Amino acid sequence: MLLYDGPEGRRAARLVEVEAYHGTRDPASHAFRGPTPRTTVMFGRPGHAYVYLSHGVWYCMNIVAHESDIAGAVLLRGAEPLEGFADGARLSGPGLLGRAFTLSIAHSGVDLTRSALQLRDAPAVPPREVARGPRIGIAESATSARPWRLWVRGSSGVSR
DNA sequence: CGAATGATCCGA
DNA sequence: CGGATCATTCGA
Repeated sequence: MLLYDGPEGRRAARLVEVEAYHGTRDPASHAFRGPTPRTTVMFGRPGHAYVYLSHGVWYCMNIVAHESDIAGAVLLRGAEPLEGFADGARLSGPGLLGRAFTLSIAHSGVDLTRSALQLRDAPAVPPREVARGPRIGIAESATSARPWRLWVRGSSGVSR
């Protein structure tokens, strides 16, 4: 689950949909062309957040998941509200999730084990409730044979 | 389906 | 410096 003690109070959500990106080995990854000012955090330590602006509007969050040279990361795509959100808030989709947590570029690079923004353990999801498939919005060549999108079957926090 | 939003990257 | 890109979302 994701926890944020931010300016608007404490917010928590259960992560139910993610996608994996294999850093420098994955053409769909922002890290594919090597480190740039925006993507250097992906070449740093695992457990830190990589936040970027998508389509001029949406702040999307990744968790750095590999040691430096690989620069792999996990994109958070969907969650179920647990605490601190308005009734009926939708966290289904990476942009909506970022907006619900009032994320911005300032959150890129924070240590998710020590900051106001934290990744916390949550009860394990039974394997039969976990579905997997191709990533969304990625060119066929990049995503073929890589079912790196994982989600909790039937959750309202999963994007379409 | 298509528009709209803006930081970022690359090539020139 | 300019044009293309981008892992998006919403509303007809």
